[in-house]
Amino acid sequence: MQLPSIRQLTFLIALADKGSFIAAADSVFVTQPSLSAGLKELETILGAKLVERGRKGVKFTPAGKEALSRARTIIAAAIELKDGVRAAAEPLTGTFRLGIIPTIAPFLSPDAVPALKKQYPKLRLYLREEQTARLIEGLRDHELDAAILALPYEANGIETMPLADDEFLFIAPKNHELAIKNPLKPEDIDISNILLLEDGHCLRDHAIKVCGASGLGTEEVRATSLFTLVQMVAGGMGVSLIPKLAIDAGIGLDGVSVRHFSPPIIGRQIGLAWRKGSSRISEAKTLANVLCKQFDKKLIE
Amino acid sequence: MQLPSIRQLTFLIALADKGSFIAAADSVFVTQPSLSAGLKELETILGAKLVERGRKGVKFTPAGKEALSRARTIIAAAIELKDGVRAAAEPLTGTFRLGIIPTIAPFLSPDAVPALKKQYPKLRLYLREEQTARLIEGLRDHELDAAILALPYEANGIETMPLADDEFLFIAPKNHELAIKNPLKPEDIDISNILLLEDGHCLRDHAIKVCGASGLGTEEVRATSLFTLVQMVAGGMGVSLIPKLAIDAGIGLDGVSVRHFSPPIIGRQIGLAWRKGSSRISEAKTLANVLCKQFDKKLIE
DNA sequence: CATTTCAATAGATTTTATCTATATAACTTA
DNA sequence: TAAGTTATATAGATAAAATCTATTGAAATG
Repeated sequence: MQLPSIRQLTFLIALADKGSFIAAADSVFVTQPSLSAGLKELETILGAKLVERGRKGVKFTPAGKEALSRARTIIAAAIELKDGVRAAAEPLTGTFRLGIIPTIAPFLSPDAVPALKKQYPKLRLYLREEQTARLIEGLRDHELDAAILALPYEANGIETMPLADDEFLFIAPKNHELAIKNPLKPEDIDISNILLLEDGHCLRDHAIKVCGASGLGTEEVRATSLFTLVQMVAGGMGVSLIPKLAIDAGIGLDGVSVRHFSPPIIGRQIGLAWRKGSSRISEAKTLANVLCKQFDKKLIE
Repeated sequence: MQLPSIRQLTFLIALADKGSFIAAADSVFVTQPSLSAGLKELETILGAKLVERGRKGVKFTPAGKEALSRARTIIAAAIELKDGVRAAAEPLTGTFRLGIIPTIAPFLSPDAVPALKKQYPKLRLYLREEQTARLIEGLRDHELDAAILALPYEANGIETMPLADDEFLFIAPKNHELAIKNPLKPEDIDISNILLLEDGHCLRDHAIKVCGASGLGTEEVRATSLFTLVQMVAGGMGVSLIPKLAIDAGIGLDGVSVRHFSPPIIGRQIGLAWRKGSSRISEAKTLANVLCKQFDKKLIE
């Protein structure tokens, strides 16, 4: 069976993007008759008229729109194939762009990045610290090769795998009543007294979920990072949750009491995310393995 | 940027499938030197060695495996493009293969098929009545273009959309104690007395879920269809659930009492499923719309 | 109604793909 | 170990295709 060629599909896409044969021909560096012939051939192969050649721009038929949409995914796949082969041929060389959420990045990178550099000397690791939504955007726009964030995260075209579990601990000002209560349950926390990160941090959402979703309307102060959050707690402004990862990484805990909650353990799952079909999936997973060990060093003391 | 050609990718796939240059060349109807040259060109374009030419068969490098896997999806997509264009050019002509689960098929087809035939005279609708698992297989193997089944159904590479809701009604022998109880709740049903379809029917699983999952070990009799199920109930062997769809379609109800459960309404959602990337998605959705109206005629009396 | 604009066509030319024939390399076997 | 066998690579010729230039045709514009 005669299949359309990659070249013909690029012609079709160029035509759709430019709106005219001449402009499209220019954009793919051929003459107009070449492009005309290529598209005619494509229509013959597919057995259907794809574009109506009107005087004011071309108009795609339903068949043409169908072909166009599928052509775009095929061309994208062909590009990914090429990139994927390069990545498979010499894995973990060149630039790898990794996004990390702000409640993990400061506590992970100092240890993990040198470890990676050591293991993969040719790797140029570029890190971007942003909130989950931005990271997903970055993956979609091919600006990131992978991202580290909190699971579960469901999104179209994004795939994930778990890396490690991160327990939430309770922090309060020294001498706070809950600093000695036993057993300590998330429900014990006075909701009006809890300090949270500003909007957009997934850790904020986790904390809200853990402490009961409702009735949390009136907080006026929100921290911009876990560092300031701890300082605010130390300053007596309230209590909060903090991931064990941050503590193990040595976040300053002067002036606060830190306590585990009574079982069951509450926490978040840290995971790796990548764009489906990405050319660097296997590299991402290799990196994930190294990072995973890095986590374990911290999380299992 | 120079992309690999469709032809080169078919060469690579043929080589993987046949294991030698000569056999692969045969299978794509070119001579061995042509295939050799094509693959060499592909390796140049991708900038990596894809296969090790050993004496006993060829061996794919990691880069080659990466390329191969992606090449297969690209070729599959190219075929789907071609089919999709044909379908878009003259929708709902030719053969359309639709699978339907057994607890829907008998009650839907008599009305729906003539309606579809009338609306799309050129359509040759081929129907296959099988349980959900088989239908999904059929979709995956390209033996079916779409399927009607009960949602939710999650499966890799399968997409769905809802068509209609189908209420479950209670049936019991005439004069059964539950035939007059008010209000009537699913929990009221004596679990040891309930009749179910044989294994594999999703309706069986739905019924089990509705009446409480546990403690349902000892049923000895299982019906092979809703028709026999009703007859067994009429024969005093027990009680059961039956979808409203079947009743509206005129399943014989002599000798049984039929009752709605007290709110909330329990039931199943009927939906359409298709293979992701299928060339006939839009046709399937068009069909679904017609079928949906067909459902509505029945379900909203 | 001439002019402009854009796509289609014709014919020449270049490039690419494929073929036949042969060389080369790695293993087998006598 | 030398001849035979099998599999891929290479060379050169040939066929097929893609592309180019030049031109035509058709629709819109002033």
